[in-house]
Amino acid sequence: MSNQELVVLGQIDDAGACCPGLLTAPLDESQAVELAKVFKALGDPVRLRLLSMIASRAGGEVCVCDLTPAFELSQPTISHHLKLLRQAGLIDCERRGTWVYYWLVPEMTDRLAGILTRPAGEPLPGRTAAAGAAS
Amino acid sequence: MSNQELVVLGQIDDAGACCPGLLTAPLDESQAVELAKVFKALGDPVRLRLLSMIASRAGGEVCVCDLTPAFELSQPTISHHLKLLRQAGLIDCERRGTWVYYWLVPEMTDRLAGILTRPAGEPLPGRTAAAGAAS
DNA sequence: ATCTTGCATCGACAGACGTCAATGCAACCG
DNA sequence: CGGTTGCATTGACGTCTGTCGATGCAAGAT
Repeated sequence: MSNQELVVLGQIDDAGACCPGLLTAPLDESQAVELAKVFKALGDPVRLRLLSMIASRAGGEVCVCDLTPAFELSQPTISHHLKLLRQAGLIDCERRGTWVYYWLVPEMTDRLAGILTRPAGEPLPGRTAAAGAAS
Repeated sequence: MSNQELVVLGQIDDAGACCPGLLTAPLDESQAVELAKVFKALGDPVRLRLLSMIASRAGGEVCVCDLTPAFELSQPTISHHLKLLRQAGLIDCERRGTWVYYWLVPEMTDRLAGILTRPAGEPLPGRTAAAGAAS
């Protein structure tokens, strides 16, 4: 139950400060396809709230039974969203007795943050707002 | 043409190191809805490649006429994806003569990176992989 | 003015997505 | 053993999304 996430963005464990960058070089198609799966998983309000509830939990783990009642959605729907987050590699889970616990996979959010971070010091000459009324 | 992005995540200009965090506190519903719009815009391979082509361009600007031939898609489809990226506040554009130029809005990617970054030093007690086989 | 080029918008359509009720399955309880 | 609880899976349904061809519109060229 814990080891069938998609293999996304290369192996998760191959670095920490790496990553093509998205903002520094044109993504090739296969990279874009893999990255899009993760961002798509984040592209739903329910999944974002689930992720933030899991990630911000003191102790690092949340039981599904604590997540479901926080939404006005059916239990299968919550289960479905959790599955998508897990397939994206953003969370993982484990059954303990009657209950199933979910936790964040911080390597994945770290990687996303890195991908969205432009190299410090780079001028990035494009107007940073305030321009645009030049015509 | 340059000022109709969605107002997302509060105003773009209200800080830089701020942001609720997503990983530190449970997102409320309205925050989640707004954030999801941006991640949804990133949840497509074509849009990711467009964004990276725009962001990594020396000079900071790209003409649509340079973007369209890079894909095996019709011109209206590329135009549609650019519109979604713009509505998400990730890029902006301006017409100059015959051509339309797009550029990155770095404030938005910065903000996303911040939202996905967990506060340094936080233990984040959840297993960071390597656990999970404890049962 | 007319033609041509660059890009956006429109209308249509197949496939993907979010949701639910029903069902299945695993684990504890009696 | 049968009953109950917690969660996942299935199948169905309406909506949203990605794509296209056709069309519209703005701006330069002739």
